[in-house]
This record gives sequence, C-alpha cells and structure tokens, in this order.
Amino acid sequence: MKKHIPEKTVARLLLYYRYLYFLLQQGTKNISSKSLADMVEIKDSQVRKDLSYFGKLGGQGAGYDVLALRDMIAKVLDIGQITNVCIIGMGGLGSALASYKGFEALGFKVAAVFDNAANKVGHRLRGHTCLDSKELSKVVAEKDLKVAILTVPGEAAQKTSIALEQARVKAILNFTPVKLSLSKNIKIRNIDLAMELKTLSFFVK
Amino acid sequence: MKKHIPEKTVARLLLYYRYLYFLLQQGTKNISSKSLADMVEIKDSQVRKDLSYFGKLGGQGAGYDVLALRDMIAKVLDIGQITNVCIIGMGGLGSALASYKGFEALGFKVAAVFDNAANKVGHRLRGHTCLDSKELSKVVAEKDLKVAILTVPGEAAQKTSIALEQARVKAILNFTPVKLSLSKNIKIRNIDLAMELKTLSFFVK
DNA sequence: CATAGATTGTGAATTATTTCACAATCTTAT
DNA sequence: ATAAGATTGTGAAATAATTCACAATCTATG
Repeated sequence: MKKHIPEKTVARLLLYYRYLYFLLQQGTKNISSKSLADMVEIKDSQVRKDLSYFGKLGGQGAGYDVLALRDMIAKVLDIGQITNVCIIGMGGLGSALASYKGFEALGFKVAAVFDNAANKVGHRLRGHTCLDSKELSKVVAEKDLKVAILTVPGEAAQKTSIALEQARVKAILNFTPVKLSLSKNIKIRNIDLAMELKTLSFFVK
Repeated sequence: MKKHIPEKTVARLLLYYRYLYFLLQQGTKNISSKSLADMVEIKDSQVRKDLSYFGKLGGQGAGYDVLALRDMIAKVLDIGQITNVCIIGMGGLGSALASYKGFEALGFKVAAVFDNAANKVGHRLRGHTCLDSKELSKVVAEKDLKVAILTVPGEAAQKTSIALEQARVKAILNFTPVKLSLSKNIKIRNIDLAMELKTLSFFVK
C-alpha cells in the first residue's frame, strides 16, 4: 500500500484538499469520487487511484466522508503543522514571496529572509528583518530550517545553493533559471517563470 | 515531422536555448547531444528526440552547429520577437512580475498592468501606470494582447478570468490557486506556488 | 581513399501515468 | 429483508513519455 507515491499525485492531493475544505464550509458531509473529479476536471478513476495510495477511505457504494478525507490529506501533507522556510534573495520576487498569503494558508511560515546587499541587510522588509547571507548556516541551524526558497539573481544561484547545502538545508525551491548542481541528498524543485510563460505562449499562435 | 509537440519538449527547448546562448558567448561552435544533455542533466536520447520534432539539424557523426541550433530554437519559440503581455492584479506577486527581468530576457514585454483598487489605479507601479480593470477590453484590443498573467486574489480569479476571455485574450498564466472554468478556446497554464512548496516539502521527511 | 571512431535520427522497448471496467459492497426504498 | 441503484478499489488495458540500441553517415587520420 505505501509504495512510491508520484509527485503528480501529491500535487493533486492538495487540489482535493482545497475543495474538501470548501465543501466542509458548505456543510457537505459526503462526496463521491465523481463529484470531486468534476470539480478538478479530471477523471473519477484518477481520484480513486490517487486516494488508494493511502488505504481504504471510502465505502464501496457510499462515497467518501468529507471530513475524514480532508483530515487524511491534511495528515499526509502535514497541513496544520507549521513548516518554517527561509527565502534567500530579497529582490522583487523574494519580497513578494515573503508576504505571500498562499504559503501561510498551507502552514508555511517564512521564518527568515536573507540578502547580501548592504542596503537591505538589517532593514525591515515585508514584516521580516533581512539577515545577512553570511549568517545562513547559523540561522538555519538555530531555527531548524529544512526548506529554502531561492530567489537570488541567476549569477549568484549556484554559489548560493552550495551555501544552502553546507547549511544543511534539505530542499530548495529554485526560482532561478539555473540548473543547480548539488549532491543527491538535497531535493530541488525548479520554477522557471519565464519558461512557463514561453511554454504557454508557444501554444497560442 | 510537424506532429504534436509535447509541452515538456517545448519547456526543454528553452533550457537548451539558454545553454546554447552561453556556449556561443564562449565561442563554442559545435556540440553533441551528449554534452548538451549532460548540462541539463538528462539523457542524450531525450535531446535528440526533442530536436527531431523540428527536422534534421545535426550531422550524423558530427554534432550540432551551436549557432544554427540556437537560431532554430529561437525561431521555433519566437525568441527575439517582442511579445506583449499584461498583468491583472498588482498585489505583491503581480508587482514583482511587472518588473521581472527573466521575462524581458525572453522577449516578453509587460505592456499593461491592471488593478481595481482606487489606491493603485492611476499610480505609477514598477515603471507602469496601473490601469483600471474596467479598461481591460479596450486596452487588450488596442495593444493586441494575447497573453495575460493573472495575479488577483483567489476570490476574484474566476470573475476576472471571464473578463479576460471577453476581452479576447488567448492565454492566461494563472497564479491563483483557483481552477478557472472557461471555454476551450482559451489556453490556461496554472502555477500554484503553495502547491509547489508543499510538493517539495512532502518528499523531505 | 580507406579505415576507425564519433554521433545522429529513429523505430522498438521500456517505464510511467492515466483510464477502463467490473466484482465487491454500501445505501435506500419498499 | 430483499432488490435496485450507486460507488469504491483495483487489476488490466491504454496512452504518454523516456530510454535503448543500432544502422546510417559524418570527421579525422594516415
């Protein structure tokens, strides 16, 4: 039952979670895989396959209990637990993410923000006091940070990522368009905004 | 030869492009699929398969001509052409994207930014004068905008996306965590930042 | 100009993901 | 209590994406 779970399944769990949350507020107690699938615009069998990774949850013939399902997903995804993250690079994007409400809603807390520019370090930015990147190791250890959001300029990306690895960060959400070369121990997820925009516009001709 | 091109291939083309650009600056004239693949950390066969969608480009036995390959990709992806886009929702994220350098580098130009808040409309934000969302249709027509970046709050997302469709926008890069329900004529690409962060941290335990 | 070594382009094989289809079993109605 | 209808969980089938493997053919060298 607990074999390898595809990333796509994890991503969809979160979509389900949001709809279940909404359904609960509406007072809906029960839902079928078909209804949930329709909301997300996927096939019902996909919903059932995704959920099947986590054991028997619905009754055959009956649907799923909305509350139980939401709680299961919350547990699997650690929603409700506060997860501290840090942001490195307080440019436009980093600053925006430092106060991004969508992170809070899922239990992420920006616990530290870093930059190396003299005009930023020590100053208040979006509710956070910007720390010097030199303090990375110290702060990561102190606050037991496992996940970092990398929003430095591309030129500084590889160098900064090495500092993050040395600071014992376990995962990096990389917003730079640079392929980071690090050991296998550190998990990287790339978000390349320009690439997304290009890929979108490619199919619009 | 010109059959359906997977989105993943398009995304990788851009990665290749960036490395080719770099190689050209270095003065490298020729490259093999293996070397290019190593830079991107994928298999060489993947590179060749991706490129094969666009005809014969390399010589068997020889590698690829860096300049020719870069130009081919630039042409396929319309890099060099200016593509005007607009941003709807001048919150933190929208403002950051309005001055995001990564877009410029690929020929995207933010030609208009919109919001509906009185304290923003008419004001200068990141080098753009914020327009009233009511003017969407007019401005989209005037500037022939085909692609919009949606960064409004989730609550306003569906409503705003309908306005975008009515304004005859062809594609939306959707940063809200809301599933937009529009006709098939409009292409949507979703970037769910919180989901990305959650998916990343799921695999870090 | 012939041979050795390198590297492409592409069908075939493999792997991953999605969808189908149906037995199992729950709910509801009579 | 039983039958009719709904809906799950899951192997099997289908589809999509990646990787293999090799004939074709280029370059370089003697």
